[in-house]
Amino acid sequence: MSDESVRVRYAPSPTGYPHIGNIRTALFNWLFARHAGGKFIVRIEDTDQSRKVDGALESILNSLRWIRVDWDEGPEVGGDYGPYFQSERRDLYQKYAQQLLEGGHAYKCYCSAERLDRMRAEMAERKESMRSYDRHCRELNERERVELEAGGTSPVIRFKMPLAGQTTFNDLIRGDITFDNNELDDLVLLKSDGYPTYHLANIVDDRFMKITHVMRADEWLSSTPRHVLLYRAFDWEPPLFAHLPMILGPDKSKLSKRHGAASLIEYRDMGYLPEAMMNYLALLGWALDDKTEIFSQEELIRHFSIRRISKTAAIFNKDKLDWMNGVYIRNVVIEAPAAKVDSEAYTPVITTDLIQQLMEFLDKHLPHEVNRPISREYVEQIWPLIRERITTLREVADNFDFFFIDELVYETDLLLDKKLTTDTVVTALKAALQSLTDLSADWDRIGRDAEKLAEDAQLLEEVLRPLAAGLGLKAGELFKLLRVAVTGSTAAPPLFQTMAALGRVRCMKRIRAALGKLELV
RNA sequence: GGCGCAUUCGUCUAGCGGUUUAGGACACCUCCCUCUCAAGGAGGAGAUCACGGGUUCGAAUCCCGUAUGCGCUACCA
Repeated sequence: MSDESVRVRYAPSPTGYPHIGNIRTALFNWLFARHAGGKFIVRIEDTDQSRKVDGALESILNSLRWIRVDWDEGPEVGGDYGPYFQSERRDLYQKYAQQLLEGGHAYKCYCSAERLDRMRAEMAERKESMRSYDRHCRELNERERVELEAGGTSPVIRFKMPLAGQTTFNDLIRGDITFDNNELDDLVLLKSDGYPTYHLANIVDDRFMKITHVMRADEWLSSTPRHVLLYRAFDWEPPLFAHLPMILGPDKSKLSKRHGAASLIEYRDMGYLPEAMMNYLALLGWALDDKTEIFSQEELIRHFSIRRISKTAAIFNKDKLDWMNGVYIRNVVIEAPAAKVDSEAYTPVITTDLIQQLMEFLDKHLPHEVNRPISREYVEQIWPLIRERITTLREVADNFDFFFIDELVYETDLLLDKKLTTDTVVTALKAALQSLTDLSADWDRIGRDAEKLAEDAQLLEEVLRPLAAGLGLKAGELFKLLRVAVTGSTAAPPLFQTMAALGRVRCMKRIRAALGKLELV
């Protein structure tokens, strides 16, 4: 299905860091556009001067860039339908507000905030069905208007909502939806500071940016009849609507800071991969079938369709994200083999430099005493040992620091075992130390490649496994001692490969350190 | 309060009138593999399809009510 005329937009307002729900909306729009071969536009809705937040624009753009959602028109790239900041299109909105005024579809309202507050308070007290505005200024006569105008208050322009009838529109996800017009109030189109409200601006912009499909969060559903009526007042054909299910926190409420990480960028900083994030987000409210979970970006684009978007709000499930990130980390194919593109096997594909990303985390989170720059060659060597044991890149610096630091810090108790006497432990470690000393000097050669590393590991096993028997220990018992001595932990990658990667000098030094600790017992 | 939308395992979901003893995934449990931890493999437990009425030979699937949840109800988006 290719339709180059498709034009969709992501229209965030720069009021803070975009959270997962915002970016999921952007993603769905983007997937839809890319699938259709249409255009994806980013438009900044900065019409509320008081809510503007410094740095928000950059964080929106950075979030999109991070998960690799690119835009055809918008900030930084421009386009034929700009400007793409609503604050730069005020003349347009004023012109069309004026047109509505002249056509009898809108009116000026001089009510003060105080009067509005009072009115609402009274309504609430009388338990009347809440209406946001009592239409006080809708039927002013000429004399009253002149008087108010002379009073110097700058008016807002309100839409003259039809008082009767119904408005029905079709939602691509939910079907036909009908509202009674008398439920709709005379919303403000143009604020007294000359800026438009969302309602006016989004209609005018979607019209002039030739937007064909409006895909936005569910919370906009109730505003849609007002928008449809506005289109009608202008005598414009409305675009197609699709209201996306919301993403909720674990307590089923709207996602916010209270739920821990809410902004997308925080996930980048925690060590999630953008490819995994896109994959996970795509599955929040959309599914291809009853089994496929792992999709490359290309596969997502190829299969995405509005028809398969679900109606119900989804709860963000970090456990599943963790799992998926792990799948990407350990199964990643750095470059998609050409032959696989059309195959039915869904394979995680990462187009970015994973090791480079890891290097950045290590540089940032490893203790200061670790020398910089960290060797990429070394990281590539140990990568196979850690990739199966992490769910995020950030964890490497925390759980595998023994690959990098000099002095291991751990409780001496870890070396002791209920079944073994301290003497036995000391004897075993000394014997192991001797074995390593006796080992061929080849071990520890500089510039070891993966093959050499495997050889070293095998060599170590050939020496150390028989040693256990000689000491009257089970292999596992000896290995545990060495593991603690060499990594400072009872849980680590396979012993011999770890020792091979660490190198003879460090291993022997650490075993001596362990013996030193035991002497103090 | 009013209006709107939604309601399948704890969570994400498949299902679009009979192929369903409701399928998959995450998480959980057991076993296998194993030098630990993971990963992987094999199993298991887990959903009276919110509830109540219809329609139909037959309903998770269609209709109506109720309940619950969420959203909107600003000179915010």
